[in-house]
Amino acid sequence: MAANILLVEDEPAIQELIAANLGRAGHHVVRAGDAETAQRIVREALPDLVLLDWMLPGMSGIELARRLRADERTRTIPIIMLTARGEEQDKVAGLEMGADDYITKPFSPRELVARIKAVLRRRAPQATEDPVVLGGLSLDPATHRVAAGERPVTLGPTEFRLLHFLMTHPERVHSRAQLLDQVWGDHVFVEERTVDVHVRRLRAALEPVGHDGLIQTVRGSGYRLSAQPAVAGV
Amino acid sequence: MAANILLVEDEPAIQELIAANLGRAGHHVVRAGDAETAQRIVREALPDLVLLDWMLPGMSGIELARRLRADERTRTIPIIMLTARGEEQDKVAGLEMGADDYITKPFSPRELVARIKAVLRRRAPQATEDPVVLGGLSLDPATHRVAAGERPVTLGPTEFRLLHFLMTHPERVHSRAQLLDQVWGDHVFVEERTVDVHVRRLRAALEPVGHDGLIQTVRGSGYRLSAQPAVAGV
DNA sequence: CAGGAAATTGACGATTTTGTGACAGGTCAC
DNA sequence: GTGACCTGTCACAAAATCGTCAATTTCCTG
Repeated sequence: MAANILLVEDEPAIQELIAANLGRAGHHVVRAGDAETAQRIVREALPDLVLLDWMLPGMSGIELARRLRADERTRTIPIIMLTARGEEQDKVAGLEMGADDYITKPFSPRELVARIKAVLRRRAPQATEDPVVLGGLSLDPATHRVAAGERPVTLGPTEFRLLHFLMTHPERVHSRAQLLDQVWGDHVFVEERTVDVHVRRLRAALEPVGHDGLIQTVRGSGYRLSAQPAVAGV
Repeated sequence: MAANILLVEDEPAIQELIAANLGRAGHHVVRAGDAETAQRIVREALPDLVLLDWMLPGMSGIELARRLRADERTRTIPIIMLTARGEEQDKVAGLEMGADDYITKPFSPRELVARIKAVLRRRAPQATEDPVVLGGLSLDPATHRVAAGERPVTLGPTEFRLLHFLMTHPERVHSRAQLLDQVWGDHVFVEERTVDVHVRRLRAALEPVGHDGLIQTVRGSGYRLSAQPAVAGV
């Protein structure tokens, strides 16, 4: 959903306007005023998407697009080009150059956001959709259902993701920091204790269906999901 | 990956050439030499994809595209347009009209096949004409009718397509974005919340005939049609 | 066994997501 | 035209979920 976007636009007012709108939509925006700067930033930061004005001082947008498509590392980064009404040959050239979409100025912020979303959606890799079964517990990402045997288990979104991660990485201890990275996303700023609370909620949801010791606490390290019972001392 | 493809092309030699190549790639090809014929065939056969030459005698390709997009039954059928080099304004107009892709003559057979594959991949298999029955609810695409047992259910076109898609892909959770792609078509830009509204209308239409929990909300993910209850009461 | 760090727990306000009713345009058959 | 749909969007209401805190409890260490 949120993405790193490089905005290449020489007109400061328009740049500001677009950046503000994208920011409001939850995207992280990096700006460049000319193609050379843009090229450098792309190499360094590898953004998720490039918003490229066609009319630029110095190197043209079309040339930048060509170079990005020529470089192995930047080849797959989606490009949406911004064109003024009437520059039809540019649009076509841009699409032939490998732009993924174009949008004609003036455009509504909403349309821009929608197009970005659509392009990103097409590129997004399909998440693992395979059902996971482990010790009588089954979780199916496709149907978004969890069941202990026959009995369904109701979970909130975060609990669901947490359980999904734990079930796909069982028998292993995960620190709170790791869980925050994997389940919440590494850009989120939340307390580590929050993990505890969600683990507790998960346990509470699993307990009435007879899966008590499934999630084990490893004092000082983190949590572990294990089909094996937590051993005292062997 | 075999698909039913309608080829609209007035030049017999080119028509033959393309048809041969597509046939070799495992596709089933139906041909039309003009837009009027094409329109009729689309209505009858509902192909998986339309390959549309832009330069046609009589009704232009662009007009045909517009009509296909206007009819709710054919709205989501992907269109790839064939253009001659230099017809730049046509390409732009075509994409604005809702074509999914374009390809410039002359093109290599391999490129054509690749583009077709790409466009088809973006879309789940086109729903069939077969009636669907699920949990006492029956939907017949041919007659455009929905009934709960004996009682008929009245739906608007969008609601119908939405229900049709959900019934042909039951149990699975669909995000709003996916539903927009599949039901509205991925060239349409509408708010995601629009899906909510239509789901609500669909629920409202289904409720008086005793199909309450059929469409379930999966918080944070989307919607799911399921014969099974969302949660098991104690 | 005491001290203290680490983890559990219950509560709660804030935030996010979804449900709902209303409405302004647009289309189409008449 | 014109009246009966249909649609997409909005604003607001209702729900569900989230993150945090402080009070406890648990568990190790010495």
